[in-house]
Amino acid sequence: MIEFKLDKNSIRGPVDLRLTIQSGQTAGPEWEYVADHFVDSFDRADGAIKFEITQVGSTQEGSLYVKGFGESCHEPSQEALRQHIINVLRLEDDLESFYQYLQTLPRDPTSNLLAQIKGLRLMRAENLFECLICSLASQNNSVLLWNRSIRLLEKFYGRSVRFEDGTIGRLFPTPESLAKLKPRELNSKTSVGYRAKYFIKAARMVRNGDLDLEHLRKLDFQGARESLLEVLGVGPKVADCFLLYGLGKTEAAPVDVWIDRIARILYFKRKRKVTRKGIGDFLRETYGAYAGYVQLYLFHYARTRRIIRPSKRKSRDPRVYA
DNA sequence: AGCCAGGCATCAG
DNA sequence: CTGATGCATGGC
Repeated sequence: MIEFKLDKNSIRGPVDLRLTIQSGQTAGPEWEYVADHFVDSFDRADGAIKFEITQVGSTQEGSLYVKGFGESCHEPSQEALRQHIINVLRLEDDLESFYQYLQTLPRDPTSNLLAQIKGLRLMRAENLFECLICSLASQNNSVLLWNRSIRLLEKFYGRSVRFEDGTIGRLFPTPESLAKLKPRELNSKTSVGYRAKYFIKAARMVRNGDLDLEHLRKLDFQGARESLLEVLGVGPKVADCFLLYGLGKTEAAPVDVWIDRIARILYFKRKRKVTRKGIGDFLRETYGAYAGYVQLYLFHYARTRRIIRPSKRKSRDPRVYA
């Protein structure tokens, strides 16, 4: 077992670990919360690592306390774990300059609302295949349900790992292991519904080399996006999720039902002739490399407000109850 | 009971 | 090109 602390020297700006982990980002499933800390694990060429992470201190002056456990009785590399945490929580993103940027916007309807949310950070996947599957799983689904499905996916098809502390964990399945499945059995285990065939097809493309996720890093935003849109089940929103949470392209702004609703209210008041594509383009053109952060903050803002609720409701038959 | 969820493929016009 | 519809599942 190893332990260390990440302090001001490695965290640029505020951090709210709980807010970040529980914000429903599709980089991966939500980290498990046990006792007073979050738990996650990841795989490496030299073995899997499990870590427990706790926030110490306030959002403004927070640091992160980390414990790491290697596979069986091997101690993990502290440097590898440190880099993993910095990478997935994007601790090098300077959030203060994001908040300052918001204040410089001339009469932007969102800047004051969003700057009140502190310490919420974008996350970034290290396992691109996992991020793609999670993004596919999230479409027309709730955060609760797609997270549950991904945990079941790990339980039935992921490699089982025994860690130093004696606990057993499950890693995210490989493309090979999902490529073998048939939609029926995958759905019977994980309740992913009609998305089962999307998972399997994507897994086969990755296994066969028809879809090289690492290669997409080398392409520009539009190039990578166009390649992604050729995958069955990947539309504009799923592609943008992968570009943002997988490839870390922060100009991506996935437009889901929440962003659609909140953007109509805040930016396009009374203009009914706005499409989701229009909203995504607007966010990217307006906020540039900050579009991803604005989107994440808008998503959180909309979701945590009872006032922001579905507007278009199918008309129901009037009914008389005896 | 029905609407909804970090949408998309498909098809009609 | 735009708009409508079916889709699996389960929470609320």
